[in-house]
Amino acid sequence: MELTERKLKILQAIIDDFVFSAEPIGSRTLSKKYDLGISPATIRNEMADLEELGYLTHPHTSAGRVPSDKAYRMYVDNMMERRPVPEAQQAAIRNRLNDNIYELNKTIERAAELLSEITNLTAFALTPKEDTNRLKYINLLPVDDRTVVLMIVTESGKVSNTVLRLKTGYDTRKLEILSKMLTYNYRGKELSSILEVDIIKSVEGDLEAMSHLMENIMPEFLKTLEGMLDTELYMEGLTNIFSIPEYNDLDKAKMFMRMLNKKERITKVLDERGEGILITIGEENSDEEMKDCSLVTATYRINGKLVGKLGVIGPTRMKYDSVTSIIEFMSDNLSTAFKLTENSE
Amino acid sequence: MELTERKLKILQAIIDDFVFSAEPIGSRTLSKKYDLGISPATIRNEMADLEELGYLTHPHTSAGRVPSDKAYRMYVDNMMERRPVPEAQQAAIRNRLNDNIYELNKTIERAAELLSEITNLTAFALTPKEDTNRLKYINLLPVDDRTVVLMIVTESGKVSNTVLRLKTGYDTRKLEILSKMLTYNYRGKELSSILEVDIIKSVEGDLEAMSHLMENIMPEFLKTLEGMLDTELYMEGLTNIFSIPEYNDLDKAKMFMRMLNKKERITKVLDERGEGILITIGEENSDEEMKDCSLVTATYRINGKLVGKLGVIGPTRMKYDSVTSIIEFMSDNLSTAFKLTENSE
DNA sequence: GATTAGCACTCAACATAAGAGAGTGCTAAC
DNA sequence: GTTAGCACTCTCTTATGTTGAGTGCTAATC
Repeated sequence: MELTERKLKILQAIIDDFVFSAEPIGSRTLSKKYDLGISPATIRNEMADLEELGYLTHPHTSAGRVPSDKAYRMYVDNMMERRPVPEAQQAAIRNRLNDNIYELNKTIERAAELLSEITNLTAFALTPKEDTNRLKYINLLPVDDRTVVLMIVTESGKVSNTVLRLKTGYDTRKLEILSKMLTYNYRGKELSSILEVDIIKSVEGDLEAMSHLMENIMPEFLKTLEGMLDTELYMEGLTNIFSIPEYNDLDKAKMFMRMLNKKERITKVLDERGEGILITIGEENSDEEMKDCSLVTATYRINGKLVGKLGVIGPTRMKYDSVTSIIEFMSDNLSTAFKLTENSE
Repeated sequence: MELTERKLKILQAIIDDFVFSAEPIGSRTLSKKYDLGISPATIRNEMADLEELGYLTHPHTSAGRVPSDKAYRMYVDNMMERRPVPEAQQAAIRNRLNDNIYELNKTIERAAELLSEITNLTAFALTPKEDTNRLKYINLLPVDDRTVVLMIVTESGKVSNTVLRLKTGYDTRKLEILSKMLTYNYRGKELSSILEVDIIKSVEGDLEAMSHLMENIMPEFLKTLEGMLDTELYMEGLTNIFSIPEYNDLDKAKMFMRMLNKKERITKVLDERGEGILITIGEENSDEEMKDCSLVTATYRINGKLVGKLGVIGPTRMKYDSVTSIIEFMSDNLSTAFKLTENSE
């Protein structure tokens, strides 16, 4: 059986209607609401065909039709028109996003917040992996006689600091030298490579003279580095699901919440996704618990290199067109904003 | 009418039963389950009295009795026995809490997490207000020709850093001098006092020589300081409410979630609470939306001075005895842990 | 005089039945 | 190929018992 022009038109009408109303739609209502130029009976026949082709399903015998995952896929691939983000909205987004671009994580968090507000879905943002990021700078700063702050700066501008409490007192002069030596040794090295044991060993040899201080500091230094490799997941708009009819059922809402609460899992799922705009619909999701959700994600870059993720999760019935456009717009915006931060203009 | 020994015994039984089962309890069931030595009819009479006194309510004519807020208050004040936290649990808490005490915020977040796990309620922790905290240290560190990191350290050991992007290039030497001058000017001053305009003006005069760099840095410096004054609210165990019968109703669950999502409001409520263990039950809460919840909070101290909050929120029907003990134990633990961090031992 | 048995009454919760409404699939006519 | 007509299906709503746990009152009992 073939997917005729007319079938497509009907399918589109059904998707449009269902995305709006969340109610199964029947032939009679469809013919009344949409000017298709054919009678309900004909629509019924076409609908039966569409169902046979896998584009529609039937909640029960005497209910209207509902688009299947396959229908949404078809819609997203062939029928959907990218609708440009309205000027006013663009301006609003730019405003709130580019406020204080220097605090990377805050900006990314803000992006998730904004995205959830606009789409009324649950939004998330993942900070980039920093494995290939190179170390620029290590600084040990005295606070008091037993406390120092360890500060690490990467080439991409990420800063991390930890307060260290030493077992014994220290000499400020030695601390300064140690900072310089560490910097000298590690500058330009990728964070992940520093964590490999052999490199550390080799450096420890060089620094033997200060072994006492080293002993105190080295473990924390490595811990901090490891911490810098971790990505951060920001999730916003969790309560939005309460205004989505799909989750009017307490049990479903529960499941959804619980699923989203497993942060490591979500992080993994997002992390494994490819670059660019990506839409996975219902059953297409590899994660079992997401099989009745859709995921729309995009990637943004920092200084054209490190890749973070931005996206929404919601019911398969979502406004793919506008959601996609907004996510695309926002991720592009992030990428350019973060480019300016790093490169001189 | 007087609150006789026997009435108290009945009230206690009702509270015990209701806290456990969440179901209204009738005279017959009560006499069967608890060995009170009197017949259902007598219990009925006593219950009627207790209701008249305001300790019990009636969901509807033919239902059992339910303790009122007043009953819980009576229970908490006069009937409840503090039950010590089990040894094993104490050890577990200490273990997880004292892991890496130097990252203050992480530790506090961990406390909230732990508390929600143990109580199966929604837990939160508020970091202390830093107004009276004194500045110790300001450092401007070069990153590249247009980027510097501004780092501020307080006497309590709080560190904050911001990446600044300057409009023009700078001289490393000048940056160093500026750091020293800023530190010299502000060391020992309370953060909040620095934000008062006159002080700033006076310093700006002194530093005129470096006005160019100042112009670039001063606004960000103040912003960062302001950021340091903000308290952070950690909330954990939101999904726990799904296993509480009170929130089996979707609408109620919604309301609760939405209420908890207003972070500024919660922060304000917590902030206004006094020191020590504090229990507010239902109607006792000043916040309109919390009038069918109970709040149990405690305060912890950092270096014996700054005060943060730790607590849970849940239905008025909660295990006040064990919840209170755990919160008390944890806040004490935090206070001593944070004392060791700051003072040399 | 306090306690208890007995009894009529109440009300939520559950089950059952009936009817409406929106839908389908099939057949036969256009 | 398209459509009208019709029997059928299934959810949803509303009405109507029925049950059971509970109450409050009264009168008998300890």
